[in-house]
Amino acid sequence: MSDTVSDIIRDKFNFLTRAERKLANVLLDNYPVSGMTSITRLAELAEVSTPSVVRMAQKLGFTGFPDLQNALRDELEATISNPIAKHDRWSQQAPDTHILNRFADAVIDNLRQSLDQLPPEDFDRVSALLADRKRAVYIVGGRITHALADYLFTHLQVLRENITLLPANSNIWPHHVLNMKPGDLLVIFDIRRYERDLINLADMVKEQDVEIILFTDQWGSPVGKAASHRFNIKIEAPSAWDSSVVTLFMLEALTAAVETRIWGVTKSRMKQLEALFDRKKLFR
Amino acid sequence: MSDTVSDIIRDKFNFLTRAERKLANVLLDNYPVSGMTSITRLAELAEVSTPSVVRMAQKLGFTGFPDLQNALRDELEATISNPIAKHDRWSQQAPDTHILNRFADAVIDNLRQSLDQLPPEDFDRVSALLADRKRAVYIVGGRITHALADYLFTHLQVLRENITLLPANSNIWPHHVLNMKPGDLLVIFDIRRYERDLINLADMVKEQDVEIILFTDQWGSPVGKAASHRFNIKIEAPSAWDSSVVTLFMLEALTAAVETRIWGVTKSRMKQLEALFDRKKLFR
DNA sequence: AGGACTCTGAAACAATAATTTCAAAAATTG
DNA sequence: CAATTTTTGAAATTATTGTTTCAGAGTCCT
Repeated sequence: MSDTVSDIIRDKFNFLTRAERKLANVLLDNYPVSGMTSITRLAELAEVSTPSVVRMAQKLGFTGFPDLQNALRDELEATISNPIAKHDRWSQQAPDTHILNRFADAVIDNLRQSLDQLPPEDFDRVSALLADRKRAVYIVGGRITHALADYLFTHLQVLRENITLLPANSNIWPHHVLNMKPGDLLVIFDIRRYERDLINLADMVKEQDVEIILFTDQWGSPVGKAASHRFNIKIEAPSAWDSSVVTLFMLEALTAAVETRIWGVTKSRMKQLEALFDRKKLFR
Repeated sequence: MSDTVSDIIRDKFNFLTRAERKLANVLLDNYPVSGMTSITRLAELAEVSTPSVVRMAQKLGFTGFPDLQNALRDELEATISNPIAKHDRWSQQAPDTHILNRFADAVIDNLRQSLDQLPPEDFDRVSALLADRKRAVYIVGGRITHALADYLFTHLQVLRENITLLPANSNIWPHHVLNMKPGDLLVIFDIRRYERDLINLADMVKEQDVEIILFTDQWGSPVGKAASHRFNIKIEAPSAWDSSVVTLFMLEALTAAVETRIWGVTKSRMKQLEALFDRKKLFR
């Protein structure tokens, strides 16, 4: 028998144009109810014109919009009359024992618990510190978390000046410590299999009145003693490794918070950056 | 909110006329989908005239048939919609307008939609490819996604041999391309502000029969044309940047899947790695 | 940078849906 | 059983939806 409308959309998604993709997203978003309005309202919802809706319907193999809508209604009828609770699964096509669904469950649980444990004032205080442009910011990660440090660095660097990513090789760290001034910030990532080098570094900079912001797991790295701000993140996953998803979530949320605090600066920096990229393009 | 349409109908059933009762029965029969057609077809279905439908809608307290139909659609939406999407607050202590809660909503929505669009067979096929130790794996990212590439590299490298992370500098890429054999895998990260270098690279390796696995956003990088496997990930966030959280989720889930496929190999590699770390400790 | 191509939405048009009118059919009543 | 009231649907009318056309915007390619 034939595919569902959502199957068809996904199938042909890559052949759809920009306006059609907007539409596809709206249709799939609250599927299939979002397709049950008039063509006019659907077009408005997707911010495209009604002709685009018609064209898309035809591209998907229907004679017109009403035809597509009928197909949706028929599917809906079949779904509704079938009492299986489809929505307790993340990926509806996969069994709930599939790794995708198990992982999603774990991550959501991690997120919920991590947020529950985090007083928003702490979060706000850290975002305020990072937004204070008088303080230089240093970032350092461990073996696994280095990628996270890198990610934070790349983003903060656009937001404001004076951001430094310490290299993976701990031999060079003292050179950077030399530069740090009182009031500067050191963001440390240290997640289980805590690394001795990081503790040494933390102790060292603490003596220079550098404030430490620590990202660690629910058990807490020993660096915590030296840190003035700490994010304890739940990192459990159905895998031999820990999950960094929630940590990344925190980094992005933090970046967004800093961004709104110093939007004026950030905006002009982003513009400059765009200009520089454009010039680089011209060179080749 | 007040009563549902079906409540109202049952309430007033005794005051309905003969034609109206026919209608009521049709509406309640396949509730609420049967009410989602045009007034004409509904009238035909109930074997009454269209004016009867209008009169009934007004008798039930609606301004007309479209008004009733909207009410039905709203109910349907509330029933169908995913309970997880309705999570009111993530961080209980913060107001739901706090960036943490807004970000959490966005990320969950991204996750749900990305999973919805991903056929699990595709996922399984990719994990099987990555678990095939005869194939060398190359990984490359762009400006922002480099950290993700790095993260995947760090993890895969423990799982199996023959993993290479291409450097950020695209000048050196040809040297690596030289090494690639037919059947090898190239994992490409390319998220909006698609990078021309990556397209060139993709075209180049495609000619050598290297299979490309692409991680991109919901709009789809132009690399997609050359890719044999593609993950379209929704990346919207309440920020000037896109969110990489769901992409990282996919990487971790994929890593976990590969890990279970070749657990024998991975286990012994992890043991060896532990031993090496221990010896390194002894050196200092 | 310019030409060929594709994509898009405003506007005109066609089709259909929804409402109103009204006369006839059914039900109710004395 | 006729007079009255209520209910009903055919037909006319109005409102809205859905489709087509077409010119200009945008993109791609050399």
